Amino acid sequence: MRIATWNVNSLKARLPKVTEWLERREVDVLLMQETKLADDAAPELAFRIAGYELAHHGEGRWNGVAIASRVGLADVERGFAGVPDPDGARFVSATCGGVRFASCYAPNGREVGSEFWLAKLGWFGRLRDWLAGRDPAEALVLGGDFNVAPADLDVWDPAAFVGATHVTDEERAAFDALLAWGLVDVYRVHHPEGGRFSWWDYRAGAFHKGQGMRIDHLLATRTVASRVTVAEIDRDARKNPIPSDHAPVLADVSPAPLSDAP
DNA sequence: ATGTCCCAACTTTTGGGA
Repeated sequence: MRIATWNVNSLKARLPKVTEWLERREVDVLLMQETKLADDAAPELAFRIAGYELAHHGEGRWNGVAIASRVGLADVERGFAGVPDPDGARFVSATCGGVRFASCYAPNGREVGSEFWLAKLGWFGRLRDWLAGRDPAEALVLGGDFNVAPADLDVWDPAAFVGATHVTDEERAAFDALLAWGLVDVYRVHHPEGGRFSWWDYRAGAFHKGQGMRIDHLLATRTVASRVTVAEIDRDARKNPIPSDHAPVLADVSPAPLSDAP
């Protein structure tokens, strides 16, 4: 099973690029963020034609998350079940091909110490609470734009990020708490080297200068992570024409042993 | 280089967000 996460920065603007990419890369499950669509505007038909079911959770202008799957899509849960989300539509989960998936879009935080930054930490707390209601032994994948660079080797120049969001101890602690629960940063396991990024600012030629951050992640419980054979970032998808400012992160998951089958 | 892209709206230009 090939899985991926991609902050598409408007699914309306990116739709042809996304469906073409899904088919070209033969992706089974794609977790999307920043669709910037309301649910009734979600392009379900275009995904159907491409062979995918679509679960969407969005309010319109901002945020919005979705899951596209060609290996089944069941038990869709929008938001953290039963918990109000004051930060907009940033979480949706569903079961695809025997694995529970969640598409996650953490708040940006804007400025360290601002109300928005505190709200970002609050969102991570609610995500942690959601995890607490689940079993770390289950087959679970959280993918998305977490707006956190987990380590200094995940930013192009640590000195340029002093005092900035995405790299503070508090944000990294919130991210590490997910790992402490039992999730594995799948890309990191397969790429211990630094300088691999998933986001580059549109401005100032940042992409071509290599000035990026690794803030998009595939986090999997050990039962899934142990079956990941390869993980990559598709930098080509960040190139013209009309790119998102994020590149997709992909992983291949080999089938579970028959002894694990129900 | 306060540099781009995307959205909505009191829409053809501006403001908000990333």
